[in-house]
Amino acid sequence: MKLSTKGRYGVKAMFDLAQNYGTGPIPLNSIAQRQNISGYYLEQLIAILRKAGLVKSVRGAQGGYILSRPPENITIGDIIRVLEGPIAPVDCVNEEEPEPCSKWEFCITRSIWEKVRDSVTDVLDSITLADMVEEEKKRNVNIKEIGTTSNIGGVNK
Amino acid sequence: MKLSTKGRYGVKAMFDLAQNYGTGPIPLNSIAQRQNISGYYLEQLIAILRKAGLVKSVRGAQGGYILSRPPENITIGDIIRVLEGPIAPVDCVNEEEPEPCSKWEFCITRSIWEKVRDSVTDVLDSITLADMVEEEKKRNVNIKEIGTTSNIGGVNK
DNA sequence: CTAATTCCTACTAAAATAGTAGGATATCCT
DNA sequence: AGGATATCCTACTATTTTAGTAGGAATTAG
Repeated sequence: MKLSTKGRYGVKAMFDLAQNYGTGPIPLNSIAQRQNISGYYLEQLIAILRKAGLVKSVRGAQGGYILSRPPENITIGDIIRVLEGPIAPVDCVNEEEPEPCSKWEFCITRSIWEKVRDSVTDVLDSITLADMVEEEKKRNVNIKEIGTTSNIGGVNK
Repeated sequence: MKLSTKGRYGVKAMFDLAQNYGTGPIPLNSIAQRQNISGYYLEQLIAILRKAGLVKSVRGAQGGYILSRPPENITIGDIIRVLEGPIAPVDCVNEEEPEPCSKWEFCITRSIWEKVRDSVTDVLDSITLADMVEEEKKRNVNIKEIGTTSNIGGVNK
């Protein structure tokens, strides 16, 4: 039940693009640095996002990547589906083309996996990149107010 | 975001034991046959479940496995945690010992994974083996009432 | 004693994961 | 025009995980 780095890095990269939305194309290496991801690896991930139509690319100097829709129109579910495939704890409840097993309609475990799938998609489809940017802004305000004390007891490895 | 066969098979096997609860020890090979799982492989999985205290074993002839608690006291979450490890889409929101990353408290993606984790655990912890047995009984009644026509349009590979 | 059954350990093929790497191509800027 | 900055595309690789297979020792009912 783990997400791979594809999904994790993908969401981080898309969030980075959302934060910089409106300021022209963002070069991949700057994203990779800010988000602490291997540039080579991120290249492959963003290629998937581009082919799926979630980001647009601008080639050449001063080029980079741009969200192809405004942040409020891209959900975390959109990103995860593209990078990790259809959301489903097991293949027989795959959103797109559920893979039939023997005794399909008699399997009780199946109904459980459907419930899990639905609860996950509910969460992922309800959060947009704009929501994340908004929350991040709020958080920064709080940190300024509270100051450095906010890190008391915090982890800083 | 997929479950491995460990979790899937484990739930099936535990459900099988729940259906046969009260009728003495159930030999592993009969479970494997009914649930269509490799016996050799299931042996390893049930060893994990036994060490975790979810099933008891009876060795020797006429031996087998028994749920160590009544079906109403075992949830799907219990089983999944034992076989797949703590429920978490990413390690930094691990239920047991979250693995800290750099800039822990500043990561917005983290709050998303927490929401996903919570919605999954809510579902898995709310379903017991007894619930499954109950639902299965209901279903069998329906099938008897409707008869063979219930499979019209059904998959039967 | 024997058949049934759990228990324990080791082995393995195939796939997925998480990168690394190199060169071709395109475009801005001077 | 030419160099610097980028994307684009493909191939390679080490490590880990997955999903088993296998063999034999230990235990117990009948």
